[in-house]
Amino acid sequence: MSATIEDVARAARVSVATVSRALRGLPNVAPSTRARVVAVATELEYVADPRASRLAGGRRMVIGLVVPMLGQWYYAKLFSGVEAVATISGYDVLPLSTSGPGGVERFVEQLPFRKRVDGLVLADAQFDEEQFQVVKRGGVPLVTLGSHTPGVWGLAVDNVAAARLAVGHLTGLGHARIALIGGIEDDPFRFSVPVDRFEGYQEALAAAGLEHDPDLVVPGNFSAEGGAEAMHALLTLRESPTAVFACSDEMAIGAMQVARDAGIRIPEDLSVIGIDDHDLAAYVGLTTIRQDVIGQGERVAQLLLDRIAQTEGVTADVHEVHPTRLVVRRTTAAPPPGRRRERGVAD
Amino acid sequence: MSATIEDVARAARVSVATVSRALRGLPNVAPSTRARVVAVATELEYVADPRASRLAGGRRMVIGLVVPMLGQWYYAKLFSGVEAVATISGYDVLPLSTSGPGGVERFVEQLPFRKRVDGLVLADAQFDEEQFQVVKRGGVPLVTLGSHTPGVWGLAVDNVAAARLAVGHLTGLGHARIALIGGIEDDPFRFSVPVDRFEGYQEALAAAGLEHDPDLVVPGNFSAEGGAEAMHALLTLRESPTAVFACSDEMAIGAMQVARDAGIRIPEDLSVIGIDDHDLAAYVGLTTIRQDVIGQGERVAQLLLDRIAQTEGVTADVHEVHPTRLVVRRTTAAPPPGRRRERGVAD
DNA sequence: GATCGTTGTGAAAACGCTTGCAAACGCGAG
DNA sequence: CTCGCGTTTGCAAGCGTTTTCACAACGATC
Repeated sequence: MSATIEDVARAARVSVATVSRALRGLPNVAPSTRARVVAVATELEYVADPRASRLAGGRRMVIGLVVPMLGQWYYAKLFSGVEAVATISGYDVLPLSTSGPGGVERFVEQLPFRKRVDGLVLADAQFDEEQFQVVKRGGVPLVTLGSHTPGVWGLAVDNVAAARLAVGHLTGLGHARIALIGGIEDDPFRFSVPVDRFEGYQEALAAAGLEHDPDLVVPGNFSAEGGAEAMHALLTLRESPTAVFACSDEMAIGAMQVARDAGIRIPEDLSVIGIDDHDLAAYVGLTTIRQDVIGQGERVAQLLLDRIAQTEGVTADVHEVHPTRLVVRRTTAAPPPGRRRERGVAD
Repeated sequence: MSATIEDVARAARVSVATVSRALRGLPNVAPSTRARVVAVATELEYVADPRASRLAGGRRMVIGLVVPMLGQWYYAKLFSGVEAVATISGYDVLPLSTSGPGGVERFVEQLPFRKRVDGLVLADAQFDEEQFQVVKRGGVPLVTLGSHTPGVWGLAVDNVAAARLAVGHLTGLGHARIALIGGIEDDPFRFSVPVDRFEGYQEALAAAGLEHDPDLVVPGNFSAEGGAEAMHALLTLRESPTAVFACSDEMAIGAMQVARDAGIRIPEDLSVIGIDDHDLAAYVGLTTIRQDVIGQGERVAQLLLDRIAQTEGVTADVHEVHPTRLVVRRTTAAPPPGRRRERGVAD
């Protein structure tokens, strides 16, 4: 088949050890020797077999990216960010989905990353406390994205603040009946993102002196379809909302479609705001809270690589909070005249 | 660290060879022995180290997926389809992007998949004839997606037919000035998809007895942003189009936004049709030509695995054509009264 | 009762690289 | 001319599996 290190050694009249050192830029190789080896290697189109070099070298040069589901916008972007940084350092990225057959339970039972990765990025904590401990005992460095666990490095946006920003924008416009389209109905506490955003929603409501009406909070499953269903539910309410805060742009877009089909004008009759700044958000005019997903992927990958490089120096935890920012477009406006908020309680 | 095969062998009082055979379900292992080995392995939480087993076994158990750019909707979906099938068979998927630093040239020069993969999925042929030959000489089985090369297995949708379907839908509605938003302006013949769709566009025009106006054909770069720019260009035309066929939904959505901003009503003043059936297409009411991207990913992966399994049996080429289908939603309608096509030439 | 297949098992040789260790080499100092 | 020291190089021992081959044990066959 293709050339092995021995072929190169023979052709360059040196030992395989020297070839290995020369090609990897290690010190203590005479410049002339190195030049000759490199020339021969190029000639023979030699590249080291990663299976062998990783075995011998003791590292795996793979990091795992644990996500609920590949192929969704957010995770696809994340992957590409992680991949970009990992590749530069010679690492491969192994996507590990927890939504496949067996789901999270199977993942925790099998720990499919064992003997395969040097570290793990855990995106959007999908594990409960106990499961997390099991994963942690898997023995590889962990970095979390979107949640914070003491003793584990991590990175997240401040979802409470992001939601506050979104809902604050709406209350600032004068809205009083603001719906929330959130996560999965009976999620057993795992996925902190919708929880945090719900909290920010409540805080912003309170800050504006508004009551929180449980009827206005509906699950949307973080998909356009779920957003559409959620909007349907909201439209059956006796007193429908004048504004909707969706916890993702995809849900927002799903919701908008249902509203428009029902003859509701956006933003005249109904304001809609999302979170993410999806690639298409600008092109549907969606007001949203922007977060830099690719940037998060790059950063979290770098964090993990740093963490891996630390051979047990007891250092302080790293936990970064990345910024979000309001991007006003064309789906939010003041509520219709008849339904403005009577200012008073809050002021 | 964690248990090796030798630990298991010792604990089960057999040789490592027997452990290997027992755990992989090979024949010629006494049932009692196998049971004991399995029990011990479970107890010790042993799993084989893929680096070692792949080295010794002679396979790599990795397939490469060569795409222009990870993170775009189409390729993200494709990846998830490929990954799903590959995983089942124990293969990892190595994404190889040709849009990174150096682009296609660097890819062809370095052949970064050497010694790393057992086979390659080439999505949307990004190579010219010469480059393709270089890649082919890389020595691994190839399967193409979206293009067809004699002697190479492949899979594609009939892009000519898909475009004909789209444009035929528009001519059927009575449109005569139909614009095409296509690929990259000066793409050196590599990416056949826009070429084929352009051909289908022309065919459908001809079939309706319509002239082809070169001014109506603009590049859109397969992004929403490109679609927006394209629409801008179209709006400067003396006689603007009554319909737009965009070669991807993302471009269609970008174009629609620009049109609406210009006060053009869709579909009353302008019809828009895309291709893909993007996750969000339904929710922006976009009429489109649907293709099953995940399904294509699954199928092309299977094709590659089959191809890899064939140890040189000279078999016929496999080249599948996957179907597309028109999905009419709310962005296409008859052209405005004043601008209907004078029927005559075609009938 | 000797012969021949079967099965089940272990020893050891790959697989292609990295790395610790020691030997060889060169060169200026004494 | 010899010694000492730093640099360059090769040898060989891994890394953790798979796989080939030989061999023992055991019935079944003539």
